Amino acid sequence: MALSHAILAALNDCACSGYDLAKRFDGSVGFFWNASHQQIYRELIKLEERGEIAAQLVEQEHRPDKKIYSLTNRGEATLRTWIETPSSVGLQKDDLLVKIFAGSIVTPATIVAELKHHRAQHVESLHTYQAIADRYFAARSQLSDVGRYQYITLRQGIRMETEWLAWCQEAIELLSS
Amino acid sequence: MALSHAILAALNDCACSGYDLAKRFDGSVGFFWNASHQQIYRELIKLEERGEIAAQLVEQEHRPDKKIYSLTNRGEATLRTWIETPSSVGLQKDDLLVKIFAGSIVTPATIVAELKHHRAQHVESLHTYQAIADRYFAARSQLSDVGRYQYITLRQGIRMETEWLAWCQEAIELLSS
DNA sequence: TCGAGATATTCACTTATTTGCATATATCGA
DNA sequence: TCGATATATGCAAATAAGTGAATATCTCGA
Repeated sequence: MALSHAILAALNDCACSGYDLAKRFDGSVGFFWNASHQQIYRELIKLEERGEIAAQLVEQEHRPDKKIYSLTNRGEATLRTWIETPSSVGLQKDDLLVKIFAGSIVTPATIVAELKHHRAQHVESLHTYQAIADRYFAARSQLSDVGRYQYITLRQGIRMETEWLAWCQEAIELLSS
Repeated sequence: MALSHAILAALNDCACSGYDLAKRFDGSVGFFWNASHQQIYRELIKLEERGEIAAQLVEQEHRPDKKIYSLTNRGEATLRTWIETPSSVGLQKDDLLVKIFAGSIVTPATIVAELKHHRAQHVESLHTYQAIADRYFAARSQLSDVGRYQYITLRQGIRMETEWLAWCQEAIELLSS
């Protein structure tokens, strides 16, 4: 019951088709939840069956028809109830940390290389986040209600990527000495 | 194919029974991978069938017999190969961020309460990590090879929890103004 | 005009995860 | 002695998630 909530949250922000959702799960929403288009379409069917979302068929010329999904009252209530139910911190699962935990069975160079590889990925993510911050959230004092919440999630991304980067650095130095 | 690797990593660190593994997945190893005992037992059966781990039956009095699992040469090779294969940064899935993303459909007080709830959890995790650091890694200059890797994973936990805390604080302040 | 890529959706198969149940024995405190 | 907790392992069912393949049309550049 987790992908469904992410979809409800995304559709609450903006009604769209499964195809559009898949794209959004590759960008903004995807920064904290991800799913393939197949998963999304399957979940949309279930949500519609449960009456939490409703589809409006939009006929298009020169293009396949599409279904624009939006939240029903029930869907909104479900989303609200879920948000109001306290949740515990999600237990993380991280490949890299498992690898490092067992790092002593390979050469230190292997681990250092993997850390550098990850560091590069975090540098890239950080740039992406900072570009969004500069572009859409430069005028922080005049954020809309919705914008403020999105800015908070963006700040989380920036903070975490910065910290991952610093940790990679620290780990590389510790293994190089 | 991820739980199996976490189990191989844990057994490489120290051979033990399924029951012990379940406990360790609730502590040290569990800080970056978690699984229920049912999942662990099922995975152990598969790993044994594949010849990556071997069980030694230990008969006990006053207590059910147990099977102590340890890595075979093949299991070690699998673990080594997996570690040597570069992986990409795990896409995160975080309930709290989805909730905040859709935060505008509930009252700000609801979100602030949830943030405080999470902040408390991160404070607790940080204390746990710092207690381990103080107790087992106080003498950092004389860390063993294995200890050094475990210390690096611990540092990640401390850094991330500290950052989560700071972010919760920032978010609460942003929503309170 | 040929292929690449975007638009738009879906089926089928395979894993992974969760939840509830079941079975033993032992210790320890109330 | 009753219940809780710890030791120790497992099955079955249900739900969720992930992967690969397929279909169809349109646009745009080389």
